[in-house]
Amino acid sequence: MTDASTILDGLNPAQQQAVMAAPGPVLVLAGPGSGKTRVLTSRVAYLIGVHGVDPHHILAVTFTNKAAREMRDRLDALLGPGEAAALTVGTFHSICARFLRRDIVHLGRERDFAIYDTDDQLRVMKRVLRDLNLDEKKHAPRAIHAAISRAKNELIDPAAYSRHARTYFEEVVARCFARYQELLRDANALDFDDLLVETVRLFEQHPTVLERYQERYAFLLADEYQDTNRAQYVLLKHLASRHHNIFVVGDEDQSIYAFRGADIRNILSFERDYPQAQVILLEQNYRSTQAILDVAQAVINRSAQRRREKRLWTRNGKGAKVQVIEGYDQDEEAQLVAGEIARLIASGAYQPGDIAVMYRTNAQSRAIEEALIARQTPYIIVGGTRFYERKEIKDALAYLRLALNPFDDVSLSRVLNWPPRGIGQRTQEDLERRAGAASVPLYVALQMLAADAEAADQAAPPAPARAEEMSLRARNALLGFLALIDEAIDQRRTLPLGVLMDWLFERVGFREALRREYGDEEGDDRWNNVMELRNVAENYATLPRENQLPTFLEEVALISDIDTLQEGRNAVTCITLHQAKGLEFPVVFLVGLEEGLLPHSRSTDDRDALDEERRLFYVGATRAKERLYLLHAFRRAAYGRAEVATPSRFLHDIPPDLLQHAPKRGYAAAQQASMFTNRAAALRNPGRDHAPPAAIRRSEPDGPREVSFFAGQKVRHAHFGEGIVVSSKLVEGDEEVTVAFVGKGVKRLLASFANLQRAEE
DNA sequence: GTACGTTCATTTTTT
DNA sequence: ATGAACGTAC
Repeated sequence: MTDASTILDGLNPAQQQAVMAAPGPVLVLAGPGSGKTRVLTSRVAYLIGVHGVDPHHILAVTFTNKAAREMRDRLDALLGPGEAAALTVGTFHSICARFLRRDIVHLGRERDFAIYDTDDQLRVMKRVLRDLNLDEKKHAPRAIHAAISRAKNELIDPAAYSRHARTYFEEVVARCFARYQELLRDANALDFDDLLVETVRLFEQHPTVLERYQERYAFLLADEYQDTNRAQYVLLKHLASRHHNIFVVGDEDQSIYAFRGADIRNILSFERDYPQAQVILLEQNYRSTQAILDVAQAVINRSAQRRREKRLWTRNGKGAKVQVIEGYDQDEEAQLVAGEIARLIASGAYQPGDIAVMYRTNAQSRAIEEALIARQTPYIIVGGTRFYERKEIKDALAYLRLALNPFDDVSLSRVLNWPPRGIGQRTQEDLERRAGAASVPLYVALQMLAADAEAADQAAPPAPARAEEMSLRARNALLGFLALIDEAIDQRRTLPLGVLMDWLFERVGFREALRREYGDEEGDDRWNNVMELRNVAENYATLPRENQLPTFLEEVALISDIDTLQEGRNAVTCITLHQAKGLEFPVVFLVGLEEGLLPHSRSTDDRDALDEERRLFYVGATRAKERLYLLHAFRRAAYGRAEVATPSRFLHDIPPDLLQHAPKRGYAAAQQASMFTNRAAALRNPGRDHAPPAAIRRSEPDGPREVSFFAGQKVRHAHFGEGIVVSSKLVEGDEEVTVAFVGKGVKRLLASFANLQRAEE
């Protein structure tokens, strides 16, 4: 038993009140930087250490796996290592996956289900469209899938959806929905949404199972309650309906996941759901300076929706003014960020790890990344192409998934002909047709083929009399693949995970295939990724052998990029606003504050969506502890084309005296560029006073040692006429100059051949 | 059956 | 700008 004072130490009265609240429903409305995560953890520690609750009876839902891990670490510090080991903590999805792995048999399904990620889901969706003879061009798979996902998050099943379908689109979705679920079921797979939906179904159809969970998890806690969707809400409600010991923490102003079904009403109606609920407000902010809070609140206070007003305050003092900086285009914007970062680091006041750059869309990370590379500033990009979405990783996982669940059609068709083994599109379609005709998974179709083949061999003269003839070659290729899968299934039963992987990759010829496909260099890079996956497997070596593979696959499917973000790398963090939730940094740069980007163009004509963009800004701004920079660009490239950008309306919502505007360095370049008719040149030319490309530092043994052309120079070419240098770099002992010619477009030329004349300065 | 080149559409955010 | 989907050539 732990002393209460250790747990309550350093908490303010409101926080203590929350931590010590009597068991029963508790709603903690907590502003950003109010220590809500700390309160949540302390509450768990308090239940265990002071109330003497067995950790085995506590279920804590966090928003990310990373938060779950951090909670565990902090509990170890508060209670002593291992004291809280029996605690259940994780995201909704991972917790549901656990529940289902134990109890999905009650729903008449097999235990070793696959979990389909976005990519897998889309593949199923395309198969659905093919099955239903719908044209992919006319019915965007993504749109239909999004509609299905939305329905699932609201616990609407195909039948109910079909009943309420009104428009043609909804009719189509209804038919796709039904088929989609059929295919998932046949493949013994669940998609992300199913994890929640099926758990709810489990509870609703099997009261005795629900009771068991209610007894087991007598104490419930949930973080980021404002971001729960209908399914998650119902799930918690079921679990809590016996003991009512539910402690939720959230902030309606930080609700930014409506697009995946989060329903702000869940938090607004908590008091109606649990009339005895205690409500605690945490309004003191410990994170940010007043200057930062003022800016954040100025934007959120303009929301169209009515909100429960919180009065955020801080003792942190006024702090530095929030700076607004305009760049000419996204590249200059990025350069200004990188330059300011370099200045902050050089001043000695900050380290790279203290700094974050945040943006609305992942695509924006690229310019930032390039600018940071040019400055040789260490950085990490959170998100983008995730490790587990790389092709070679997904292929490796597909084999492993098949070893556990051969009915997994998505995985099977993924590696059916990878590495190439002579099974082309035609043969694959043939196999799919057979599977479809018998309504069985592809694996079973393969088995049927094998049985046929055996029968045919026994009928002495090999007369291909059957109607469904398939070339012997194709058949043998398919049977070879079947043998491979069956071997894998066999090996899986006896080998520990790591050894299984070694065996599998060897048997498949994984490394050779990668080298053949991508060349030695990239092939080895990709193979190293696979080896990294192999290393991850070591973390599961201590589990009972039969649990290693399923647990590994489950966690790998549900991991998010933020989960692997490690502190201590001391690098600038580049991250989307969504992923930044829950994090904090001394210095934050918010880039792309333009109409169409923040707020995003997809949200500008809907009031609720626009409010959510506001909250997104709010979340981003309140990540900053000491310094906040708001950047926007004069021109922004979208779809390769650049358009003039309007500064975000959010900037206008901030009283001018709260902001400090930096001089507009980009305009000179803009004016210069606008003199030329060639649009591309105008858009890409950052102006002559900028540093030449970094490549100039790279010296080559022969040829020029540095570039002799610079962006912005006027040049003349015998054939193309007048132009403007866009960029120049050294390539293999020569200088490659990119020039935008008036009326002739952008050309890449080698200086040694092109005979470019420098025009008059 | 595969490899390559062309066209085209495409981008919000995530478990 | 990048990638997927299609068509043509081996």
